[in-house]
Amino acid sequence: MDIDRTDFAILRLLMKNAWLSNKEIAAAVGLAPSSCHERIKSLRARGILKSAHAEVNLEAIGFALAAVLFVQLGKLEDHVVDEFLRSTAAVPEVRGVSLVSGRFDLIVHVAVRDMEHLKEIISKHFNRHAVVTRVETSVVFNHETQHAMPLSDSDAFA
Amino acid sequence: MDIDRTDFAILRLLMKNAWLSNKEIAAAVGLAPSSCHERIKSLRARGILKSAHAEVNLEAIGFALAAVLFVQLGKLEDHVVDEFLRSTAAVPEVRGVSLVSGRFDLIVHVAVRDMEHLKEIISKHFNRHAVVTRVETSVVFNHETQHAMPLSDSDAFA
DNA sequence: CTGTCAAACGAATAGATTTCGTTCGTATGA
DNA sequence: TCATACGAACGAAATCTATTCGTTTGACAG
Repeated sequence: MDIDRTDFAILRLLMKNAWLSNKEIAAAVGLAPSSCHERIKSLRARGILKSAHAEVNLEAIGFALAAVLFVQLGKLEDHVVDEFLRSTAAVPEVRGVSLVSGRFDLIVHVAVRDMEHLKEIISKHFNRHAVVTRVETSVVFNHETQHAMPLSDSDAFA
Repeated sequence: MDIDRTDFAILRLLMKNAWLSNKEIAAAVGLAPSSCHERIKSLRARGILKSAHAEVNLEAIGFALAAVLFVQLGKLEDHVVDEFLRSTAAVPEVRGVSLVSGRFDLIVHVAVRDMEHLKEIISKHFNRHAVVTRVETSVVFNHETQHAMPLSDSDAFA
């Protein structure tokens, strides 16, 4: 399950742009298309390269407001917490959920149309569950996701 | 800049799996490949469909620990804050940064190898900048990202 | 030196994308 | 009501790509 610098270069390219053709990737990493294809197949088979997802401009389709919810949960049984986690991740407006240690238990990122919509999500989903003891809400002014490998080029590799 | 239910279906499919072929998408939404191709080109041209990114299993390549940093900033000038934002997003281990209202100013998700690595990131990047007044750290036990449209199927559309 | 193994190569085939001329259906205005 | 204009979908042709597979290369161990 080790990765050499060629694999790494392929992953870096695909994280930046999953719509690159095999031919383009091959040229960029200095391999024949067939060899590059084998590499990518192997990365997928080994579970290193998992999937690809299109990024949609949510603001352009009416989801103009983003928020982060800091949720505290009561000391309930595991399966109750797990169930709430699953149901939270299934809320369409929820973009991501993290179960964390510390002051809060859940960090939830949401995309909504407006304040009214935000209020509705919080009251209908979070404040309605017994497991939730408190929700703090922050408006997101600016968000940036990094679609790159968590290693700089200069870091040694294989 | 409006979206009908066919566009919506295309976006939903591509968010779930950006590696679907045009032919497959066409079949799924009930269009000829050429028509579907026109739709996708239009969505890209209108800025609704932005890009696609491969998802890499970071745990499989040694980044076994995820954390969220809650950062408070001092009341400094805008350009200082902006500069810090940009430099934070450029840290390889940083997966996402949100500038938010409320108790904290920055919510930063990071992927690191281990606790040692986490400590290094915090002390080398965050605690070294004058603009940072405080950092609280939470370990991420579990994270789920939703790669779906923020609307349920039942919601009315065009 | 020699045998083995994994990776890369290149050519051939199968399959997909992309373009374009045409058709269909609808909405608009005479 | 009829004619026209417009946008969307279609189907076929051409181009380009993915994918497979037999062969070659290079590294390493015996």
